[in-house]
Order: sequence, then C-alpha cells, then structure tokens
Amino acid sequence: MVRSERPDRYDVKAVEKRWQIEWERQDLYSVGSVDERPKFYCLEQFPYPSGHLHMGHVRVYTLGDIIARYRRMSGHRVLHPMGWDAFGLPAENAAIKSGVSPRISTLANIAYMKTQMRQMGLSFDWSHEVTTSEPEYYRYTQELFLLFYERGLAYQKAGAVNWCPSCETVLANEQVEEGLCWRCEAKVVKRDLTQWYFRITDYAQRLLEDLEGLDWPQEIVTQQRNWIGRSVGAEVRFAVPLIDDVISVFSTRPDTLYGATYVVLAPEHPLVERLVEGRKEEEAVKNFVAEERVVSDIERTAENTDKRGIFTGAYAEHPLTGAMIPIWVGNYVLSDYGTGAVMGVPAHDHRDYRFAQKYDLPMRRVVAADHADQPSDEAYTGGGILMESDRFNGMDSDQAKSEIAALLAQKNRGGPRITYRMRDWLISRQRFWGAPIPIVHCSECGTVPVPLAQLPVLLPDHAKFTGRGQSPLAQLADWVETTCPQCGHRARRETDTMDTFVDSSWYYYRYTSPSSTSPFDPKQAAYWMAVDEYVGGKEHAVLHLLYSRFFTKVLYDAGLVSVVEPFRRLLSQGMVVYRGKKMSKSKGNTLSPESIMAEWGSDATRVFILFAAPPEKDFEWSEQGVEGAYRFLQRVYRLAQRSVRMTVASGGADDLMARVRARTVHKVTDDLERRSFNTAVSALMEYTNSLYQNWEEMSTEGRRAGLETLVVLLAPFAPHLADELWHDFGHEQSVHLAVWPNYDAVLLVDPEVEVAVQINGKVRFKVVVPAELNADGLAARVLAEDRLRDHLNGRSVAKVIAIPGRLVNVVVR
RNA sequence: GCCGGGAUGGCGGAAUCGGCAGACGCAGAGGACUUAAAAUCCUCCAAUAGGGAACUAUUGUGCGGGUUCAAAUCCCGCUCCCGGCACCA
Repeated sequence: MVRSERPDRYDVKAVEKRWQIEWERQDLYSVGSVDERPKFYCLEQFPYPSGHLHMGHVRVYTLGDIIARYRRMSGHRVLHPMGWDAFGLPAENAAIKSGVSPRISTLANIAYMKTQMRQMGLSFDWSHEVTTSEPEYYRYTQELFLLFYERGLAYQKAGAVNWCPSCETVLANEQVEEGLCWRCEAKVVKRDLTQWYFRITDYAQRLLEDLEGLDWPQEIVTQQRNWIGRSVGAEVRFAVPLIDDVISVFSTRPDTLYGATYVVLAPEHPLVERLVEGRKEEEAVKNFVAEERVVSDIERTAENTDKRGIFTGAYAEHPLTGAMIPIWVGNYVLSDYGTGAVMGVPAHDHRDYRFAQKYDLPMRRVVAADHADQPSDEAYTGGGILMESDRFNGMDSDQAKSEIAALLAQKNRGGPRITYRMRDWLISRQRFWGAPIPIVHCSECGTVPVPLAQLPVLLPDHAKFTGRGQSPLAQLADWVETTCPQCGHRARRETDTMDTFVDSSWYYYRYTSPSSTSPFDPKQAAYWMAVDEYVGGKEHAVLHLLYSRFFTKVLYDAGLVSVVEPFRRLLSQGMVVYRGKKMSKSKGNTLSPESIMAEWGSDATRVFILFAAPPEKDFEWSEQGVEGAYRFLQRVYRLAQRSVRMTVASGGADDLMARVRARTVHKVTDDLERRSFNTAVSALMEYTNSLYQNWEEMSTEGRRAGLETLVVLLAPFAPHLADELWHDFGHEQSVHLAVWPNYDAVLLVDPEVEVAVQINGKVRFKVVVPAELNADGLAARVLAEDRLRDHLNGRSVAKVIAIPGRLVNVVVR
C-alpha cells in the first residue's frame, strides 16, 4: 500500500501511477487469443489529435471504458482499441502559420494525447492502434476508393458545389450547417467545379430500411431518416414541341395534376438555355439566371425569400389534357432535388400559390376538401375528392395518386417514382493533409485508377505551405507530373485529397487487423463485427454514422464483410457543460482534464462523470460534485483499512448483509447492462453506507466477503483504487482479471417484507408480513389490523386490492 | 411549419412492467470527536398547517381534463425549454 501523509486517506497520485505502470507491464488489456469466450467489440469514436484531450473526450472514453471493463470481467473477449483520426485541416493550417510539417505536429500531438489517455487509466489494447494519416493506413483508404471506383460508386461530376472560402475547399452537403461550414462556421458559397463523389444515393433505400433493426437512440434514427428524406410520388413528363424534348418533374401530389397550370425550371436546369436560344426572351432569361446563381444557397432556399421568376416564352404540353401551359424559370426550384423542375399547381401548393399570385398565373382547383372548410385566400394542401379532373372526378386523393401515376406510366408520360432528399457524397477536397485520391489524368486514356501495386500514392514531404493559391499538392510539379499506368504517356496526378470522413468510415474494420496487407482481414472482421457498443457524440448523427453505414453496405456487397450494419448498439453521450454553457475557448469556460486529474485523480473523475447524469444527457461539471466522488472513494478506502484491524464481533448482521450484498450485485449488474451508470454508482454508495452501519455486527468472514464484493463491483468504475485494495486483501492477480460476482437469487427475497396499506389510495400505515403471503392472505392480515379500524371511522370496506410485496389498497365508502 | 426529446425538492438526479414520489449525491442544519479548526463518523432535510416533541392532516412530479381501486408513468387538449430539418415539390 502506498501511504500518504494522512493515515485516513490514500495517496491518489501514487496509487494511480503505480497501477498504470503495472497494467502496462502485464499487458493486462490485450485482447488475447481466441477461446471459448463470446466476443465483445467496444468502440469509442477516435479523436482528432488536436494536441490535448478535452472534457468531452474524458466523458466518451470513460463511458467506453466502463463498458469494456465490465464485459471483460463478465466473461467476454473484449476488443477495445484506440486510434487517431489524424488527417484534417488544423494541422495544415498550423503548417501555414508555423512551417512545421503536418505529419511532425500530428505525431507529436498523438504522443501527448496518448500519455493523457494512459493517465486516465483507460483499458485500451494499444496493439490495435491505427493512425489514418500514416501511409500504412491511407494506402488502404486509397484501395477502398479504388474498390468504390470499380463498382461505379466513385465518379466525377461538374456542378455547383459548396465552397468554404475560409477552408479553401469544397464541402459535402452534410458538412454545411445552416449555410455555414461545419468546422469553421464561415459562410459557404456556391462554385462550379468538377468534383469526386461517392454514390451514396444508390443506397438511400437500404440506409433507410436498415435503421429499423438498430438499437440506437430514437433521436439519431429520426435524424438519419429525415436526412435521407424519402418521398413517394410520381414523375410527370411534359413534352416541349419547341425543342422536341421533354421536361420531367417530380411531384408527391400526382392527384393534383389536372390543376397544373404552368411548369417551373430551376435556374440551373440544363434545358433553360435551349428553350430561349435565339428568341426574344433569351437575354432577359439569361440575365435572370445569372443573377440568381450569385445568390447564396442559404438565401435562395430560405422560406421567406421572395419568389422570383421569369417566363421563357415556351410552352409544354400537359400529358393528360394536352393543354399547352407556360414554362417559367423560378428561384424557388432547386436544381439538385428531384428533377430540378416542378409542375405549378397554385390551388394546392403554398409555394406555387404565392408564385402564381405574384405573376398572375391561372389557378385551377381540382381537390375538394372532404370535411374542413376550404380557404379561399391560400392553397388547400390537404386531401379530398377530385373534381375538374376528367375521369378521376369523385375519386379520393389517395386513390387518385396511384391511379394517375399508373395512367402516366401507361401513356409513357412518367409513372410512380420515389425521390430522396439525400445527395451524393462529395468527397474531394482541395487540401494537402488528406489521403490523395489515387487517380491519374491521362490525355490519351482519360481518368485512370492507380493500380493497386502502385499504392500508396504518398503525400510528398517537400510541400510548401503558403496558404495562397492552389492546394500545396497542385503546386508541386514534380509530384503532379507522372506517367499513365495504362499507356505510359505523360499524365497528371489527381491533386485533390479525400474528405477525412472517408478515413473514419472504415477505421473500425482496420482495428480488427491493423497490420493486414489488405484494408482488413475478412476473417478478423467476420469475427469481431458488428461493433457491440459504439460510444460517441450526437454531432455525428448524419455525418460519420451515415457514412460508416454506407461503407459497410458497400463492403457487404463486395463480399468483404458479413454484416450490413456496423454498429449494433449506439450510446450517444450528451455534452459536457460548465458554468451553464457548453465549454469553449471563446466563452472562457474551459476545463483542462490535466488539472482535474492532478487535483482529484482519474478514479474520482470517472466516478463523478458516471454518477452525475445519465450518459445521454448533458452533464454539468461541478467542483463540489467531483469532491463528493472523491470523498466516496476515500470512504471506501477507510472501510477497507478497518479489515486489517478487525475486532471480534457477533456476526449478527451477517445474514442481513449477505442479502444486501446479493441485492447490490444484482442491481449493479442490471444497471451496467442497461447503461444506467449513475444508479449503479448510487447502489455502490448505498452498499458502502450499509457496510459502515452494520460493521460492528459482522463476523470476520462477513466483513471480508462484503469488502471483496464491493471492490470487485467497484473495479470498472474506479480501476486504480480497486486494484490497490484487491492486492491489500492478499490477491496476487489484478482485480481486473477477477470474475464478475454472482449472487444467490434466493437471497434477493427477504423473509419478511414491509407492505404499505392505503385507504382509498392514500398510504396510512405499514405492516411487516412474511414475504410468501399471497394476495388473499395479505388482505386478510390487513383487515384484521387494529390500525385499519382506527382509520375506517365506521365506514365500510367496499373492496380490497392486495399486491403481495407491494401494497394493499382498502377501498371504503 | 414539420420531426424528435424533455419539464420531478435549493441543485444534479432516482422511481426498470400502472402500485409507498423524491433513492444516491451536492448544498444546508444539528450532534459526536477536538484546546480549536479541518477531516471524519452519526442524525435531520418537498411544501403548508397544528403541536414541546414523537406525530397528524392537507397539498405536491410544467398546466387543464380523463381512464383506474391506484397515474411522475396510460389517454385527450395545451404551455414552455432543448435538438434536428426546413421553398425538398
């Protein structure tokens, strides 16, 4: 035992240090070799190596660690790895400022954060560590890119994309939050660029359907569902004789087709130019398009933005009535949703109504509300009975939707169709510190994938970070210039790197076999996947979590993995709040994990984090709170010290304490299973209190059994102190190799129970009765009570409800 | 606007399947120990009213209704807070 100056306290720093060294010496948390035990894959989102852990990290890793430790003790073979999401902008920006190469600063940051994690006493198996920015990792990120390319899931496309002027790179749709860059909060603008995409939309339906079977928080599932945004409707094709072409629109309301009085194209729609070419409207329409394209996306898509439009002078043929209706260009139509064109049904759509009002376009009512009053000054968007709709008159909207869609299909003018809100994932970035896209552009052969044998496409080590002009890669002529792998002619390398979310979409596969000479060993992946428990923040609800699901489905289709979903169970932890606000440098309310560990130790910090709030809720840091956790651990320590100088005692409380012990084991186990860590800690506190209270009446054996159970149960929560006390008790092996305690179910039932007696639902008194008493016996026992008569005051008993072990309700009148 | 989550003492929270509301901790009050303080150990701690006290009664889980012998929990109607999406046709 490491002794401190004070006999009534243990020296937290010395104890924690000692066991950290000892665990490492023994390689205690190594996965070990395959045996009979069931596997358990416990994963926490790996950090970006910014240089220091923050309190959010401390919380996630504490949560993951307690789960890993509990599973290990309860007989699982646990994979609990850690690594680094090490590509990204901050390192590159630092290089621009200070000239230090991103790789050097990243590796230094990793080294430091690793020591912080060791100080936290986290039970990682470091032999599975991965670093996404090292060639031995990104080589396989590139290999997976090529797999996607081969399967037609990686492609280049020109178009208006989100551009962050501050990061000087493009962003995926998921990475734009309310018009701002997710990372730096700069205003995102549109740029026309040719970029690389992953065809995630091909998987939209499966990504939606498979949400069903996941043990994930409702909140996250809902967010993903909304993000995918499935809409059922119909495609409607309007012929345009003028250019001998067809305008295709998507509508969720084919039942209102007879009410369509015009068609609107997005300004970016490919047909706009041809429609007006060489005609008197050409100049005005082109000016309109040019103006609208300058307007930012946020402004364009804000609901209160004025609807603006211009008539093209051209007409389209209504597919069912044959009427010629005007074709407009309008700012309220999005180019990248549906077909980039809509049919205008002003009587039954708010937006069309406002547009039609402004430009004085005709309205046709074709749906009569079947119950409610129809508003006369706005669109009626509900369902009802069709009118003015030819042979569909009198039909209800729901039926008309499918019948009109069927008719369109029959006439080859469209048909039923499903559209998703989600867009393809833009993965190219005009930055240096990422995995280079393994593509060569050859003037003869075009776009050529780099052959597997030539991977990795290494990041050059002589790049200059000026912060000006193109990406550092594009400025390195000797890196860019290469030869075509197919024809040997001179060619240019692709200078874009991949979005760092690509790196993190598959790291949990790499963990299973970190030195595999393929992205991962399919046998290891088959053994370990899916992840049994994934702990992370809510901020990745539709980013990392969606991308990872997509990757898994592609890998499944390629026959490389046997699961269709990567994360079976998800624990989405809340924020760490300090002084009422989310911690941030700008608010000046940050807390450094270093100083907290130094002051209270990591055991107390862990216990407090787990105790103060359920994991999914926000958690408020409090000095007094952590002190309470610290006091609790010292109290356990002092109790354990008593065992060395035991006084002779009766053992009168042994039976009672055996039951308390069984109850505690049951409670803590159940709470850990359902991730109710705060109540598990509270059960340990109650148990400790109970040991204090009954100590004098316990026998030597009773005390010892009671203490050992306490220490084993405490092991996942306060691993250092638990191991210290365990060894004090004379055990040679670490407490973390101990078996999770069992209990005799018989002991959970007390021989006598206290039952509340209610009169008309109000508790009046309590009786102690034998536990095995059945409902009738209980009722009879209570009716014979003198105290009941006192409360009746002459009223008569109408009914007695007796629930054994709980209460008796006597209904009187 | 749509979708999701939530509201329980002075505070964080508990009540797992409709069955004793407030476990556990923090803060607070008191006692023991001490020359004293800290630390520790023990006790009390929802509100209101009566009483010296034990105790007793009433009220009480955001608000208003309902179902039930019994509601923090289920149903209907609201209020407020947090999060996500939002001109997505």
